[in-house]
Amino acid sequence: MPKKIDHEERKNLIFRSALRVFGEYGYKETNLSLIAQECGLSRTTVYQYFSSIDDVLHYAVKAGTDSLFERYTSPEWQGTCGPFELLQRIISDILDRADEYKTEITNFILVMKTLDMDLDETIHHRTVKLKLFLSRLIRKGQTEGEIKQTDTADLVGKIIILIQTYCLHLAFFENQAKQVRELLESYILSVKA
Amino acid sequence: MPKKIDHEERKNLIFRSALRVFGEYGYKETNLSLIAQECGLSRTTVYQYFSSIDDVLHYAVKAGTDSLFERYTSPEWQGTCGPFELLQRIISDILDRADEYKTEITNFILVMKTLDMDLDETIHHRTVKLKLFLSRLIRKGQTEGEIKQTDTADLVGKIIILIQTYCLHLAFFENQAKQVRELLESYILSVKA
Amino acid sequence: MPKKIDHEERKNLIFRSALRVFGEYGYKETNLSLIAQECGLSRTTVYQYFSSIDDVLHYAVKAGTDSLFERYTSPEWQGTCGPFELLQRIISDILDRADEYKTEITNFILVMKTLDMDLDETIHHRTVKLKLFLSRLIRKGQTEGEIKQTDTADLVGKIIILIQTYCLHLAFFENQAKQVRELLESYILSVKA
Amino acid sequence: MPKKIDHEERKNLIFRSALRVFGEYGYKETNLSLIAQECGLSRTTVYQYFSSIDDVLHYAVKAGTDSLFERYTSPEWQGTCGPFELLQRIISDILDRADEYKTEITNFILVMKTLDMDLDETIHHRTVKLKLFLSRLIRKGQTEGEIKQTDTADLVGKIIILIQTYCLHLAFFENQAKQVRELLESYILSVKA
DNA sequence: TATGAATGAGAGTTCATTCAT
DNA sequence: GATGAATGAACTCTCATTCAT
Repeated sequence: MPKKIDHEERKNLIFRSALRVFGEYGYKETNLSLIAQECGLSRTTVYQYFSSIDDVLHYAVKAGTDSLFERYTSPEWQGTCGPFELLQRIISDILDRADEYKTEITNFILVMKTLDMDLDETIHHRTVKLKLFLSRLIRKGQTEGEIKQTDTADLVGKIIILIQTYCLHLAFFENQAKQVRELLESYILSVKA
Repeated sequence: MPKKIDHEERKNLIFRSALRVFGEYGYKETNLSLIAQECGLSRTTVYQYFSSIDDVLHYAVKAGTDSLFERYTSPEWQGTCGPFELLQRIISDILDRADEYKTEITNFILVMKTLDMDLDETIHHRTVKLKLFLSRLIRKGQTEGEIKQTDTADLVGKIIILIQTYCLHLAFFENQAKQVRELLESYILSVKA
Repeated sequence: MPKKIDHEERKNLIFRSALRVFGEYGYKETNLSLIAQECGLSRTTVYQYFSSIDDVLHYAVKAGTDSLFERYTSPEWQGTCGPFELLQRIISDILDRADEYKTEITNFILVMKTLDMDLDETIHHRTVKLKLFLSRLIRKGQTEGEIKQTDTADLVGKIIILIQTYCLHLAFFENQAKQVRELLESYILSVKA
Repeated sequence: MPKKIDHEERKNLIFRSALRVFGEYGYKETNLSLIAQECGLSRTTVYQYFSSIDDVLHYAVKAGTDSLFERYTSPEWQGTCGPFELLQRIISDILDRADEYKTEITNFILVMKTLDMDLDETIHHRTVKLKLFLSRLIRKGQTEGEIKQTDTADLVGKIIILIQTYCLHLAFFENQAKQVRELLESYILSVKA
C-alpha cells in the first residue's frame, strides 16, 4: 500500500507556486523548471498532475479565482448594518483585497490574455453570484428607502465595471488606481437616497 | 564611396516592423526571425542597429507612441467649431483611433508589462502634451461660457483616466468597452455649461 | 496465507498484452504504460515479472509463436483426405492465418529486427516441427503415388521459404502478396504426381 | 559576402550520416544527436537543412534510392552480349548490389515501415524504369529467338517480385537469401528458348 | 505482492546570438 | 554594411525505472 496523495491538494500546491513564479519573474520568464523548483518537486513530477504547462496555467487562473466572492454570503457580512452601508463596506473590501492581490490579478490578466482565454466570459462566471447578491442588496436598500430608485441592473453593471476598472488600473497604471477608487466611492455615494 | 545608410531610419524601419509583428502575432509569438522577415532584412543585420531583441522591443514601445497626439494641434482640428464641441470631437476621435489600433494597444501594454517597463511614466510622457492642450481648450471653453467652472486639472485628469480605462477595457474586456465610452461621453456632457 | 500467484501465468498475461499493443500501435509507439494498461496492472507491477521492457519484448516475440503450428497434428487435420490434398489444405490454412495475423506478423518481424534478435534461428525453432510434419506427409504422398519423387528436404525447404516470402510480402508489400500465394500454389501443383 | 554552402550537398551529407547511424545503431536507437555527431555538425545545425528528424528520414529513404537502377541504361551494359546473357548479368548485378547494400536495404524498409510511408508505391516508382528496360530487353530476346515466347509483362512482374523477395530475405532471413537467389536464377534459365 | 510517487536521462525543437566572409 | 552559417542554452515533454509503503 503506497503513500496516497491528495491530487487536488498537489495541484493547488503547484498552481500556487506557478502564480508565485509569475509574480517574481513575469509570464515570459516563467517555465516549468522554475515552477517545479518553487514547489520542491522535480520537473517531471509536475506532469503527474498536469498534462502540460499550459494546463498548469489554465488551472491556475481558473482555480485561483473560483471562490473569489463567496465570502460575502457568509453571516458575518449580513445583517450587521443597513443595506447601503453594507454595500459600501463590501465594495471597499473588494478593492482592499484587490490591493492585496495586485500581483496575482496582474498575472491573472496577462496569463489569460497570453493563453487566448476568454477573459470576458471567465469574469462573467466569477462575478455572476456577486451580481445577484448585489442586486438583492440594492433592491433591499431601495425598499428600505436607503438607496435611490434607479435601474438595479444598470447600477450593478456600472459597479462591476468600475471594480474591473480598478483592477485594470491597479495592474497596469498603479499610480492612478487611487483616483479610480475615489471615482467608484463617489459614484456609490451618488446613489444614496 | 560606400553607401551611406541613415541609422535612425533603419532603426525606425525595424521597430515599426516589430510593432506590426506584435499586432499580428502577439508578444509571446514575436521573435527576431519574424521581425527581420517583416522588414526584409536578415536576422543578423538587425544586430547592426540593436544590441539585442529586448533592445528592439524597448525601442519599439517607447518610440511607437511618440507623436501619438500631435495631430490635434494641427489647424484642421482648430477653429472649426466651439471649444466644447471640439473637446467632444477630439475625445471621440481618440476613442475611434483606439478602436482602430486595439491590437497594437493590447500588445503595447502586454509588452511593456512583460519587459518591466514603467507604463505610468511612459503614458505620462506621451500624454503630457495632450493634457496641456486639453487644459487650454477647457479654459477657453470656460472663458467662453461653454464649459462649467470646475477645477481644470481635475477635469483633465478624469478625462485622461477614462480614456485609459477605455483602452484597458478594449484590450482586456472587449464587450464592455462600449459602456465605458458611454460613461465618458456622459461625463463630458455633464461639464457642459 | 499470502495469495499465491502463478508467475508463469502472469508473464503470459503480460507478454500477450504486449503483443496486442504491438498489433495495435506498432513497435515505436509501444511502451510500458500501454502494456500495463492493456493487462490491467500497474506499470511497476510488471517489474515483478520482467527486469526491463526489453525483457518483456524478448519474451513476447519468443513465446508469442510457440505453438504456432501445433494445430496440424490434431486429428481433425489428419486422415480426412489424401496426402496431397491435405498438403494443399494445410498450406492454404497457413497463408489464411498469416492474412489474419498480418499486423502481428509485421510487428513481430520489426520488433525482432529492432531488438537485434536472430530471426533466422527463431523461425527455425518455430518451424522445425512443421518441417518434420510436412516431410512425413510428403513422403506418405510419394509412397501413395500422389506426389512426385523428388528430394523431400529440398521440397519442404522451398515450401517453407515461400511461406516466409508470403509473410514478408504481406508485411511489407501488401499489394503483391496475392501473386506470391499464386506462385506457391502453382508450385505445389507442380509436384503433384 | 558570407560563405555559400550547397544546401543539396549538405542535405546529402546529413542523410548519408543518418543511414550510417541506422546501420550501426538500428532505427530505434537513431536520434538527431547521433546523426549530427556522425556528420560533425551540431544538433541545431541540422535544422538549417531539415525541418524535423522525420524530414531527415523521409529524405534519406527517398534520395537514398533515387537513381538506383539508372546504371543499366549506360552503354557499358548495352551491346556487349546477347539479350539473354545481358538479362542474366543484370539480375546478377542487382542481387550483388543488394548484397553489398544489405544494411541500407534493411534500414530502408524499417524506416519506411515505421514512418508509415507507402513502400508499395515507392518501390513502384523506383522500379518503373527498370521494368520498362527489362520489357524491351526481353522482347528483343524473344525477337532474336533467345527467350521463350511468354507474356512479357507477367515475366517482368515475376522477376521484380523475386528481386524484392531476395531483398526481403536478405534483410530479415539472411541465411535463406542464397536459396532465393538460386530460385530466381533457375527461373531465368527456365525462360531460355 | 502490488503500486502510487517520484525522478533522471534524454528526446525533439526553438531561438537569440556570434562569427567569418 | 550585410548576411549565410553555425551553435549553445534552454524549453517542453516522454518514458523506463527506482523507491517506499
